[in-house]
Amino acid sequence: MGAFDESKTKMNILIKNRNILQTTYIPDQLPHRENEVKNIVEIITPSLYKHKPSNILITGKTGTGKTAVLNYIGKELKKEDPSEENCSFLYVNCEIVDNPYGMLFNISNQIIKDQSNKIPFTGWSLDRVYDTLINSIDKENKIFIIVLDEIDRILQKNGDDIFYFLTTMNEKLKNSKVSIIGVTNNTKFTELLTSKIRSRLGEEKVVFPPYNPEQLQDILRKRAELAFEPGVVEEGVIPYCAAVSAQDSGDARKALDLLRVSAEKAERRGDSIVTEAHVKEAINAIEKDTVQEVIRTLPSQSKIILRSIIENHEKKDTSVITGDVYSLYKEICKGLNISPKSEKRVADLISELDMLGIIHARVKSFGRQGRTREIELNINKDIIEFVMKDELFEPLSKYKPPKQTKLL
DNA sequence: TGTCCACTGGAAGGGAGGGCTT
DNA sequence: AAGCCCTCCCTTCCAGTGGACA
Repeated sequence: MGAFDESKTKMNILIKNRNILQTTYIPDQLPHRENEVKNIVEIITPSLYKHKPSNILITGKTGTGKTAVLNYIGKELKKEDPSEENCSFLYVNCEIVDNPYGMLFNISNQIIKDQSNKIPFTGWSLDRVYDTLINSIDKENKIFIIVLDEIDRILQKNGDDIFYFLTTMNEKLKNSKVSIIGVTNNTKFTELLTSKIRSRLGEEKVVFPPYNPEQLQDILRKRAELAFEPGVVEEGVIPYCAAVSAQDSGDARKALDLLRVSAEKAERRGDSIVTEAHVKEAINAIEKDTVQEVIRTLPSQSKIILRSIIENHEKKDTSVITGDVYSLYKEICKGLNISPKSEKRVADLISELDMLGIIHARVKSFGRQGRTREIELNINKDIIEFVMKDELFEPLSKYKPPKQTKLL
């Protein structure tokens, strides 16, 4: 008897080609993004003739196909110019490298092939990195199209100096030229830029509208045809996945995830077709998993703050405010033998929890009682349990589950 | 009508930790 | 080894504020 035997007999392989349902998969066609592709292609075509295309600013919510479209265009561009004699297409995800040094480092090392000349990942001054980058770009004597995905990330933390660098680069280049494609899901992104940089970065603008339910269905169908044998997915499943995702966000990535997880649920149960019941199961599982994952990976300080918020809610009926959270936070720290951070820091971390969607923190004035944040929990009982059971809190006395918890 | 609370939100700066340069 | 540089995390400082209450 091998360890896998039982699971193997129960398992019923439904997904013929798992790859296709992964979010990293780049399809050969991008349904309902024909206009956007055409639009961008027209703008960057001059690069094939070694002319600098305009910079482009692309906006659109998550899961509207921005990244997929750009990957696709990158591949197609390479087909037109296989040796990259006239133009190169570079992609940088600013969510992963969200500081100026990292960004320049990343761009440079896609250009500099010679190992010995590579820029170290830290240690140099920005000026030096910048100069080296300009030199190596100019040496290539061609057009560089640099895609900066999630470009708002870098702005948030660092201001727009780096974009000044990038957009004035061309003035220093003699042989090569650079054009920037900025990608963001933040529609207010441009408002945060100084006007000079705004006009430079947004010479052309392309907006990706969210998919409507029919379009999502279409996308899912196309993928499902490739991923499953005919008949495996029950009739209503795809419209259902599409409807749920469209209502939620119009996010194709989520819709795809939902379909994949649903199929996996069916597989694990040993069922031979994927049904709407599996989708329902998947919706819950995904929701729970993502929240738990967010919480699990929270830094200790944030976990303590979250615990403080939870306990405050358990023992009070009135609104929980920053001050309450901070004083209990300090006590918990004491119990754990961790030195507490400043009030300001804790207030900032509360804002972060808010942004993650774990809590709702709204600024509210209580008149004579001052002006502060009113904090609500945005997680259910299961997740609260999950937080309280975190191993970080093991040194504290056992946690007794609340009789009743106020929930949203 | 003005006061005044309990913060908020922004700025500035320190210092630890990474690593290069001379 | 000493001196730089960049980033991250954090502290300190401070002006600003919505609205209940006197």
